[in-house]
Amino acid sequence: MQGIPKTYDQSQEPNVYKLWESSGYFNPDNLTGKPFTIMMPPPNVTGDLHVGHALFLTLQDIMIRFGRMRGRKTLWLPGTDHAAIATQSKIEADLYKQEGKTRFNLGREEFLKRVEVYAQTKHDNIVRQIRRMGASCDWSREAFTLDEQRSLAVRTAFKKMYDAGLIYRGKRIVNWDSKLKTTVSDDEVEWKDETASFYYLRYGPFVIGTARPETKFGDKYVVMHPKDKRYKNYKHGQKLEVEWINGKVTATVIKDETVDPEFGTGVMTITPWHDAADFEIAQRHNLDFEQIIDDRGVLLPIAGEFANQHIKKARPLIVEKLKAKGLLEKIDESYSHRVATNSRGGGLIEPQIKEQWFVDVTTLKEPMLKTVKSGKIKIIPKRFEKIYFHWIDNLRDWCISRQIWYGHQIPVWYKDGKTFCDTKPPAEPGWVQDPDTLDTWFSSGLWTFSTLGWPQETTDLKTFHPTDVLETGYDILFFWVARMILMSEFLLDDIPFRTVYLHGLIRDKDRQKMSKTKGNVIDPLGIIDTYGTDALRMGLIVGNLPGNDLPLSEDKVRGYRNFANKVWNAARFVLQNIIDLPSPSRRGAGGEVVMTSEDKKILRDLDKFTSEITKKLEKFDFAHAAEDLYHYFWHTFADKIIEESKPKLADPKKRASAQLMLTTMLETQLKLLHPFMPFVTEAIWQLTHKDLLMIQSWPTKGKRK
RNA sequence: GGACGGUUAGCUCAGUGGUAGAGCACUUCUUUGACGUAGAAGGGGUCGCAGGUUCAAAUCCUGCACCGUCCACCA
Repeated sequence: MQGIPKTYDQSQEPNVYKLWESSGYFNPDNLTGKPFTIMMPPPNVTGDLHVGHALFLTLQDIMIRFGRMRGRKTLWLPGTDHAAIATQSKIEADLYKQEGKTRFNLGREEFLKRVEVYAQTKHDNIVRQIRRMGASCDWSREAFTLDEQRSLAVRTAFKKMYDAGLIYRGKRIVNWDSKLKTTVSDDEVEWKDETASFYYLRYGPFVIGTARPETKFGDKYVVMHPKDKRYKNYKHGQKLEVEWINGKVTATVIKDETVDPEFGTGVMTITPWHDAADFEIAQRHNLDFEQIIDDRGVLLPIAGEFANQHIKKARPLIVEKLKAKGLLEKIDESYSHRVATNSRGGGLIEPQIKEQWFVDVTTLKEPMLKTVKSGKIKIIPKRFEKIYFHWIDNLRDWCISRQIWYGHQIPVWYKDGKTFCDTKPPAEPGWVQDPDTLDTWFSSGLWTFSTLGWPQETTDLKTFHPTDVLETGYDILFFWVARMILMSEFLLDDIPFRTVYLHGLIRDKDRQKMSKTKGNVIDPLGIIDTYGTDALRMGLIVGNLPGNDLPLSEDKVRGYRNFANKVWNAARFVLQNIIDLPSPSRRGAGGEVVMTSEDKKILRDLDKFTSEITKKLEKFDFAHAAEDLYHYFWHTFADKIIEESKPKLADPKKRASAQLMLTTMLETQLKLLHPFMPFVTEAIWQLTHKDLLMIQSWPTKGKRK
């Protein structure tokens, strides 16, 4: 015992992890009991792990280790996400920066090779980092959203939805990223505030306002509210000759209730091809659609002398011409509005009318609502349920086709105007597969069951689905959680999980949101090297309530490094002082330890404390459980109970009782602390035990061993 | 324009009706046989503002302010 170092050495953590992993107990096949399952949110293979990942790994590992110790057949299935658009945009950016090339210069095959090399490198690093966090997940079942098994699941899901009429191809207005040259879904659009110039233009007898004069070439409808008295003399359908940018056009008056009479002059012209709201007005009144800007942001022949110019360059010239023609009434320089951008590392969104694949969500809304409203799925914290309902109310058909190359290619083939959808290509020659790929969230939506071997009816699927807990950030409630519910309800007619635990975002010290694309991520591995994994885990858990953001401070982590050392030294004290206590098997037959009433009371309090911790863990209240454990160990056990045990140990009449009390206190607390601080607790346990703390039974009242 | 969250000690946050709490930071002391990554003691808050309910409000109600987030077809 003299050999135990005075300071806890966290550099032994990787060895402890090897011990766990080689034991086989990460794999539920080696466990018994009622299944308990969590699917790990697969990190994107776009970068390294950041502290947000460290947080979810910690939270899920706490639940998993707690479950395992309580005798559950525990499965935590790890994996990674190909993150189609995020990964592709990263590679494209690198390619352009390093070689001045675009993906089109390389070609589809060569480009994909590069992406795969990159993804593999990142994957290997991520997996190493997940291990370093102490995650007790089953590596034998690891999955990737783009591997063979998951690809089959994706094609199968697509076909089933296609056959059910839930997936259709339609020509509609979509969000076009003219930089990445692909569509993105409504949810991926990020609106950014911007101050711009707002132009008031003369349009015949009217004055219309626009922030985008370069889209106005084809405007031949002038729209106003039917009840606007200022324009009561103009009739719906009435035609007027007006002088416009490139000469005379015939304008048609349209009365539509969506026009806000309070805004500007109460009159507007519309550009149905490049504006979602205008598109709807045009649809309602059966108007013409004309494309003005191409996929690259270049003006088409309709722009006359401005054709073939990029909109950025053309705008000032167009304004100049309008001014020269006397059509420019005035300019409001401080007009604030929002511009749409692609949140996944792309560029400005330019609405376009395009033929794309969509998921018809109208019939799927009902089950999505019902599962949560009925309480079959519980969201923690509860306030997010309302946000979820509101999102579903506003949900429109989900555009799932992307014009990028990295991802699941759409399982549809064309030939002579015929369409064929299946999980395999048609046997006869001559069919050409749709070149588009699927939204990455389409494959993520299948995650709870694609990971278990679906569409095959595997034992794993029967055993572990629906999963118990889905733990993730509130920022992907819509992207991911909602889509999983949608997919699982339709394809399996079952919920994907019972409880959704939403954690907040870890922010940097300036409270800035960390994100993969912003590049302000903090490397948790650096923190681990200095303070140890247990310290980081505690720093991320204490004070972290579901749904609330948490700024990360190094001071806090340092405090828990000190706590790990405190645990180590308290253990050292106990172990050094119980050497002459007979082991449980050799007690009895005259060797029974008679507990003093004082020590009995301490153990009764321990029982009470244990059940409080258990209750908090059952309620997903990890922050308070961790805080309580910290206080109890340090300020009750170390400061008081250990100090008061010193004279008892010196008293031959009380010594054995104190020894038994101390070792019981220590072992129970090691078990309670283990889900939170697995490394230091296991390292201490290993000093005197041949088996693993990881699979000890969770302490319960009266069954203390 | 809607909705939600926050506003408590220098900092980060707990605390949902009954004499203000924790961690870190700060002050003083302890030269140490478990640990100085420690121990003991201590200072520090009119709990955003204004009303109201109550014997009693940080805690419930109303309004306001500021910060933050989400949603929404203001051309």
